[in-house]
Amino acid sequence: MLFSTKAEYGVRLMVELGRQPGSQPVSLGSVAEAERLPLSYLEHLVAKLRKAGLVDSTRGAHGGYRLAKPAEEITMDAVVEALEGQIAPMECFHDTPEGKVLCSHEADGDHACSTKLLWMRVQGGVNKALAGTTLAELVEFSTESAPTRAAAIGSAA
Amino acid sequence: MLFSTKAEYGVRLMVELGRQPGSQPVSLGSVAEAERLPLSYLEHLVAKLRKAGLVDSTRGAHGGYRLAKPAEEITMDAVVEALEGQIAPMECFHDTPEGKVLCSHEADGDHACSTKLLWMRVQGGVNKALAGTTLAELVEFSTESAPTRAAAIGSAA
DNA sequence: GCATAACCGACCGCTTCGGTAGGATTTAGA
DNA sequence: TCTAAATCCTACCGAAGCGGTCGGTTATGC
Repeated sequence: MLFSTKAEYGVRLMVELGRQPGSQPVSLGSVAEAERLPLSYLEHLVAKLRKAGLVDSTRGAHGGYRLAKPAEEITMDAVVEALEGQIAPMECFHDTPEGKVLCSHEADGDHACSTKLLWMRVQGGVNKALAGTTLAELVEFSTESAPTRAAAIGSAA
Repeated sequence: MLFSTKAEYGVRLMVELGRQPGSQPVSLGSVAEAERLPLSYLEHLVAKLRKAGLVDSTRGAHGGYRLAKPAEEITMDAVVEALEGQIAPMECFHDTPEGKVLCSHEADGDHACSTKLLWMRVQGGVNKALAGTTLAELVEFSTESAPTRAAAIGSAA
């Protein structure tokens, strides 16, 4: 599997928050019940989302979580990266702060890294899919009717 | 990381085989030495490639491995899948023999799976990158000069 | 028959995954 | 002011996979 259930659960959590109409916070317990996921495990995941600035929290009674930004402005690359850590196809890949991509094999060798072309393409494909999908799309997708749903899938592939 | 070093090592092994000019087999030991990878670990990986029909082996002295098909006909989706197992973004995804994609959450729920749209797009992106890259491209890429290399990366993203 | 090399299966230390447990802290409302 | 509700935090646990090693068996060329 490319991603673990951390991404799955976390995205479902975000969608659930995105479904709420008002701006009043929704408790993690109700999210856990709605999605039938273990509450104590969700606590770990939502902590990562909060540290990444994707959700806001209010403590105490009647507290809970809400989206830190409108759903249209939240893209899935930020969500998945917050949950799974840096997304790279291979361990030798790491982004520099300037947005470049480095392959650690290239430093110590004279000839080119034979796999770099492949992993660059994979990373490009994944990035395009994640960055091109907003939370608002998923919220809408999960509530609309089945026939219209089929058409949506290809639109950012 | 999306993939483990099994894919990395396995692809390097395939590239190394693709580099050989003639059709005489090359021993795993020489591949291990050239790529500086542990021989006994490579044995496990090449076994998967052999079972997938990607390489042929000849036993005994002066034996070794060679590509089962010309490098132009070997695409990376087959190689990576042989090494890593079925490639799906999430555990609830599994391909049917007919080529369809199933999400196991859809069977037991009335409303749609809120993450399916996202994972479909991711899988599409990864598949396109893997299936659109041939072993021959990687062999060529790893031997050609640095300036021409930069242009190649985007061509199948 | 000997060196070479593919084959095979068991094992091992380590990390991550998915999840649980127990408590500390904050806050709204009675 | 007390209490219930909720976030927050740390530690722990079994299972599985990863990366790798080892010892042995089989097949083959010289």
